[in-house]
Amino acid sequence: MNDSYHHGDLRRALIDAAVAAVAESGPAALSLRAVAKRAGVSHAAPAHHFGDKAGLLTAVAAEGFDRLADTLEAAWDDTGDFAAVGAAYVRFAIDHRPHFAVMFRPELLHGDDADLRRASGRSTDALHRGSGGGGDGFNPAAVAAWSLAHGFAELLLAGNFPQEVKDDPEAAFRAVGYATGLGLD
Amino acid sequence: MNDSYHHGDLRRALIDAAVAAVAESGPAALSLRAVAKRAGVSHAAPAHHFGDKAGLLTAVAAEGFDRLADTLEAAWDDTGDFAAVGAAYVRFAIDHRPHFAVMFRPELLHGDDADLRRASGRSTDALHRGSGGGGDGFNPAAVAAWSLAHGFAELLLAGNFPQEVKDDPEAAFRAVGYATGLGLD
DNA sequence: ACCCTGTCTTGACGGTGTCAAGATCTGCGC
DNA sequence: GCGCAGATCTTGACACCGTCAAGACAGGGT
Repeated sequence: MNDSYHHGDLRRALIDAAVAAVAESGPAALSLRAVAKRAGVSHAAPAHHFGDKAGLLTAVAAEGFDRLADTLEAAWDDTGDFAAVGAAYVRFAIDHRPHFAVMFRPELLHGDDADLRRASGRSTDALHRGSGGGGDGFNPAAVAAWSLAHGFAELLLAGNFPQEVKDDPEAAFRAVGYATGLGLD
Repeated sequence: MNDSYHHGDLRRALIDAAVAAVAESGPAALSLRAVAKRAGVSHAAPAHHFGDKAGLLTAVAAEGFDRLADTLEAAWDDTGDFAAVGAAYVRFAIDHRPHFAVMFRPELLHGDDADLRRASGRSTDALHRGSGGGGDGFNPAAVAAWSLAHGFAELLLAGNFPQEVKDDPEAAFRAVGYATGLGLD
């Protein structure tokens, strides 16, 4: 039911157009009509697939959480320590900036969307994988690693760090990790 | 030059109205016309004081950075360790949510505004006060503390933490601090 | 008295999200 | 083949929005 539209795959094309638009000028300046024009369809076409603007951004966020979960799981498989997973988190934020710019902004999304909850849950589970139980309880070490990586990524992308950090964010994040005890267990 | 308008102090009233509006529905949904109506003036009055929408949000952000700097300086004076300053940072984000929701979103602000830069610099300096030199170089411990507190606050406000954390954020943040080595120097 | 500057209003313009209605295509039973 | 039902997309309209230009208005210095 999801593919072979008149357009080919308009849903996919609209998500890609939205990602490109967010990459250029952020989620606040995103216009459904501009996205539609970018995809070569009429101004009301997006509403049919996503309901409203928040619906489109929700689809972008869900895609982002799925890719983030993939990234984190791969980091666990490859290395298996918090520091490497944190570095993968930071790299994801840099490499998928438009997705990241939308994923943690609930006021722009439909928080009850099933696909968003599923994908977000995958990410949370992947983050807690190194700390015993599932992602539902409060695990200080996991929350610490998540907060550290997330805060570093947000502050980096917002431009709050000195040039030395911007030049090599991964090395800086490694140094930040050493400044805490997170790499040591 | 800044007080005794026809209105009394319209600039202040508009900032307060903007903060209230952001508190209700976030910065993305903020409307200059709604802010003007809230303050009881015509729809174009805000433009005269702030230029445009980003100008109004810039004033809100600058006020936020000033208050944050005050908060952090008080925390240094009272206690003098990174953990307490981090806790003060988290409390600030909770207590001044509308300000915080705007302060780290450069795409909504005029990044070159003089007052914003001054206030933001005060906050950065206050954050680095416990780590030797000024706020311009890369100090891993300071960046770690900032990232941890900022990430914790963002994830908390975005609703990404379990209920146990939401119920008592400060206790949770203390536990997160213990999970790292940040409280130990 | 008079103008000048700062403050605010009025009116207009193009752009935006959303809704209702209609057009067009696709697959499927017959 | 054929026609119909439903999914897909377009068209047109509406209220709202940010921004700009022009004017109204007050107060102070000359």
